[in-house]
Amino acid sequence: MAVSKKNEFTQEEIWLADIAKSLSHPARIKILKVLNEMDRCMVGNLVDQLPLAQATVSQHLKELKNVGLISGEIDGPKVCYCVNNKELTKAKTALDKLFNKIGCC
Amino acid sequence: MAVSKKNEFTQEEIWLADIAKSLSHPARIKILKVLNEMDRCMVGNLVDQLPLAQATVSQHLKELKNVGLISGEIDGPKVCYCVNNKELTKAKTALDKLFNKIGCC
DNA sequence: ATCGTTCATCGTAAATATACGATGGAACAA
DNA sequence: TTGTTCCATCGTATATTTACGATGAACGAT
Repeated sequence: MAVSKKNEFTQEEIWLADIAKSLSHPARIKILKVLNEMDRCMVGNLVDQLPLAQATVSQHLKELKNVGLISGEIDGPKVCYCVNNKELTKAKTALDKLFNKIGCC
Repeated sequence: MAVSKKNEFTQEEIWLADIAKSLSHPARIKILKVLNEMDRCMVGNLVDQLPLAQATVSQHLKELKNVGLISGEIDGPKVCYCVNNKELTKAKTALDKLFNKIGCC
């Protein structure tokens, strides 16, 4: 790729792209859905619901955590993940704004 | 990656992920903005507004066209791109639905 | 103290994405 | 025809993503 040009854009554009990137794999879409449908949200439960190995699921969780869409709490030997509503709302609002700005033609 | 597992998810999840992927680079976010701010939307205009080479801009345009968010019309030796409102609305609605479904904790 | 469970991280392989120069086709002008 | 402009595509280099097995740390139970 030679050198990435990503930081030659605005912070808002970069942030929106990062949020979109975190949603750009069906496994991560599904993880968000499952996290919300289940009472408990341990990694093992997610692994059961996904056609992926445990290591891969952990990797996807890390990406969602990095952009702040989910957070995880240590609970004994387990880790309980859940959706981070505050960041989710922020993302939704920003995407809405983008779509509204763009919409026309 | 060994073999991709993407098609072991639902069509809806795959489609949403593809839409998100098309928004996952700041250049493509900016392209959508510029397409809407300008009257004319030739590739040359976009290249002027972006810190990227013409070949790279064409590549980004192709990705947005592939998911249907924009369309291009040949206009003499030029090509005029514009946002595809119908698909944009469809994407916005689906993302809203996803965010509303997920939101809780 | 030892064992089993849970999960993050490391190492690695393969697939994709990003970026650009170069090339060539299509359309218009001279 | 010849030349010019506009843009898509090819070829290529490098970076990043995706996927997994293996390992080990942390904890609870025995």
